[in-house]
Amino acid sequence: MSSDENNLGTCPVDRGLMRVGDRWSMLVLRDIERGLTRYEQLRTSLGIAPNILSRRLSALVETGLIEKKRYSQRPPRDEYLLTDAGRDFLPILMAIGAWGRKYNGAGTLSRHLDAATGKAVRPVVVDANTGAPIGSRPLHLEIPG
Amino acid sequence: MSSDENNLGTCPVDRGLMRVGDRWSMLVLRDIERGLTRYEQLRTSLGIAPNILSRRLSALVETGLIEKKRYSQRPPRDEYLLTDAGRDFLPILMAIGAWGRKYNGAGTLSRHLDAATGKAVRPVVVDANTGAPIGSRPLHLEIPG
DNA sequence: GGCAGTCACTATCATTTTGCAAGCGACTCG
DNA sequence: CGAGTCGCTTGCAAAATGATAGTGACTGCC
Repeated sequence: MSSDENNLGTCPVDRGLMRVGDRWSMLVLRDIERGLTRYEQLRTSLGIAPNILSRRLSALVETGLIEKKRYSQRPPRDEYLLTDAGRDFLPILMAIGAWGRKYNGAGTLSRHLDAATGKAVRPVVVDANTGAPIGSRPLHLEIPG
Repeated sequence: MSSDENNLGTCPVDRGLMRVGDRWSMLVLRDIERGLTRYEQLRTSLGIAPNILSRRLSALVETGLIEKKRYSQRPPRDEYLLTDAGRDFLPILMAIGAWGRKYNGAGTLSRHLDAATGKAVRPVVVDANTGAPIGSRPLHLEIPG
């Protein structure tokens, strides 16, 4: 693990990846956002083994990205919903999607359209201070002493 | 795997994660951006086992995110540099970092400062069309038929 | 020239994680 | 009652990961 108390422990990227740093977790979040909130829906959509899905879901619940909510008593049925933390992660998935489209996007892919304008969303990471895309201005890394 | 020919194959997120969908790959990219471009630097910084690092590096080279470049003949020394694809992924790491800081950011963490203004960068994912943060406007998912 | 030391790995093996397949309990519907 | 669905769990095989040791190419220093 890199979660020692060295300089890596001070890296926010590391902190983020501690909670969602695997493929399945991210794909689960993506699918929940799509409206696939139930176990069986997720399993068939992802093509994931049931034990793995169970484990991922409990891990995501435990780390507070999703929550399990009973929406029917009889029959007992639960659905998995995004928490604030989970919802906040979605833009990152969009950014990953934009990157995947650019560099691994052969064929037709699904995309998000702005509901108002109907235009395809083009996710870009910018600095909220300047509005400039990350990478367009020189940065400096500050490491706490 | 979820890379079947169903609707998931059309998902750009999936496409992106196929190439960098694991913790170590992302941390390697982060470290290379920090200037840790040599094998030994990466190994000690990450605290990763050498065989694992080798495999990750070759995988990243193979998928075109980094390239191995000889910078000294005698002694023979290589460094790993980001390709365009790799550099394009960095903003996503910044966004993950911002998320990690927000939801798992106890203690003091490293951060990026804008070299010109000196202010801490605040990465946000926006729609390049509208400039609005993703999540602030209703979207609609379009899946190719 | 010989020897310690660094760098960039590879090889071997234990441990952990992932994945497949089968099964199970609760319930509904006919 | 019997078949079917949903949401899992259990067992076991396969694959990935990780710890440790070792190796080859070279440098730099007596």
